[in-house]
Amino acid sequence: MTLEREFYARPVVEVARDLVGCTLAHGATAGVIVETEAYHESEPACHAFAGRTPRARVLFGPPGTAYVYRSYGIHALFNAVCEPEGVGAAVLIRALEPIAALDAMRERRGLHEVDQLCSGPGKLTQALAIELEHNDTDLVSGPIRIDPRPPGWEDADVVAGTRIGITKAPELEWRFCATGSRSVSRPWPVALRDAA
DNA sequence: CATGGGATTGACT
DNA sequence: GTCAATCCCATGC
Repeated sequence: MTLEREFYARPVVEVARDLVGCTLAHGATAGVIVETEAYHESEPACHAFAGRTPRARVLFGPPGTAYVYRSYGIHALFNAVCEPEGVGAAVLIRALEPIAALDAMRERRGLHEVDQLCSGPGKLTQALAIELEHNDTDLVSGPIRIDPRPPGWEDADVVAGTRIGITKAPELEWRFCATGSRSVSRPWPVALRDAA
């Protein structure tokens, strides 16, 4: 049932859009992916832009691998490596809608409100206990798993917008969100605000 | 080896 | 709206 390696070995922008509505799970905790962003070696916001540095090495490896790095010295951010091996690219998972083991998420986050458990890239790694040690683990056979859209999410609509929190290449519309989800991190894309 | 910045979050004015 | 926390790593000397 888990997504296979071929799913990730495609253009990273396509994978980012297709991952919305799929589920991300680690241990007992799981959620539906409602927000993603694509990063590719050809544009300067991507860590692979500088080439095969020690940090970016994983991005050039086999598709379907986890890339986890520390942001602002505090948060672990989770990505899925994409494109064929040799091309540096990954999809950042920015938000989930929690569906399993919510009490474990609440304990790790120190919060009760469901909409705040995984509504940001640093929040969801804390809620799912994803840390730097999971960098370079396999998404096809490893501890972190991504599965296809579950019942009720087959027809979810996806809207595109510009990426968040970056200073380079801010004009690319490589951010994808599920319409109608309350777990998307702010600010919402223009298309989502109009729909609401 | 020293330095500077960042794909964020939470607390505060 | 502003701002600090905190650490890995890319870069430059």
